[in-house]
Amino acid sequence: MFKAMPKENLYEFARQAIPCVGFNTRRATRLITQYYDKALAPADLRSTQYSLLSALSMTDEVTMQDLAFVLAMDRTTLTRNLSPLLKKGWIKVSVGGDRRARPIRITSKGKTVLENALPFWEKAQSHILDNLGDSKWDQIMKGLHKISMIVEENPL
Amino acid sequence: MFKAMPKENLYEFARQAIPCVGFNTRRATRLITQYYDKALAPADLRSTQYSLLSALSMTDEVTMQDLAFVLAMDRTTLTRNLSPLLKKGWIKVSVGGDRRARPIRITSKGKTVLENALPFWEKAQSHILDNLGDSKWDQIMKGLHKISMIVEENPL
DNA sequence: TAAAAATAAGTGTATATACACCCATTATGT
DNA sequence: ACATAATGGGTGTATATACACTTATTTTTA
Repeated sequence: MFKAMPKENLYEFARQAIPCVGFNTRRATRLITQYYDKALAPADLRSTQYSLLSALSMTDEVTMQDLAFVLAMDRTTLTRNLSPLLKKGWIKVSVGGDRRARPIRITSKGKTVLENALPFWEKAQSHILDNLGDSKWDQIMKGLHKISMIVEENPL
Repeated sequence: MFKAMPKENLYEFARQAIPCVGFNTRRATRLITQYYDKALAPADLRSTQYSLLSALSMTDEVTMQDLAFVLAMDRTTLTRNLSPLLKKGWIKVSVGGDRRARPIRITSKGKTVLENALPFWEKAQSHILDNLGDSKWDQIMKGLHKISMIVEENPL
């Protein structure tokens, strides 16, 4: 059934056949993440790990909860996602003034890894933006933002 | 650092601070998938499982490879994702004329599950589309499609 | 036709994701 | 002050994701 269909039409087909907003965003995200994963492979980093280091590089210290909130990531997912970074010594987790809290900070080793990864990320990013156009990306981003607001503010 | 920031501004902040296309699409997709997961929970279905059943309901039989291609999902990921559906008897995997191939088909039990899930999916979907507007979604979808084409056709 | 290349799919491993439940610590109400 | 609420995090479990490697089968080629 699908085999005969030209590749260009498959997206249209999938979209018509499976109009689900969730499916279609997941589909695109899979492809995009695979792209960045491949781009970052020479720097020994996965997409998510790059994002985490990138976020941590912009603040001195941040607690699990706060970081999870900014990333719109479940708190427990963040714990798991940070674990490989911790193992590799790219981040440090300590104990806060509130002794329940676990402030996280990037290490100098982590900063070096991030700096080394930057050109690889840059290449992937500009590849996309050069072909898409900044204003188009801005438009998509605003749209995704809007959907995010809707799902966060309209509990079922 | 993040704690004081009002929620509305956090998206903007994250976007400015982490301009990565991959991060931002993943972030939105996490929220959206959580939303559909919650919506589909009463039907005992996850978002991905709903998509898979939905795709399978539109064809008589399809091989792993073909389905993986349509879904833009790694072939091995598909194998893993189908496994809970198989365990529950919602799909059937057989052996094709080409004895390497494994044609998949949805069972009548699977069809029933899908039908029961439909109103829950509908509610989540229309919640989003009613608040977003069909044309806006069309625009976003076209954008994501464009990015998908770019990353598929511009190997690094 | 037999050897080599290509193809369809599964497994081992590692990360990504989130819910339910648990523990430790802090804040609150009386 | 003490019992109770609330809060910050981690673990157990299950699914989602994909790469490297393997196996079985088909196709191609010398």
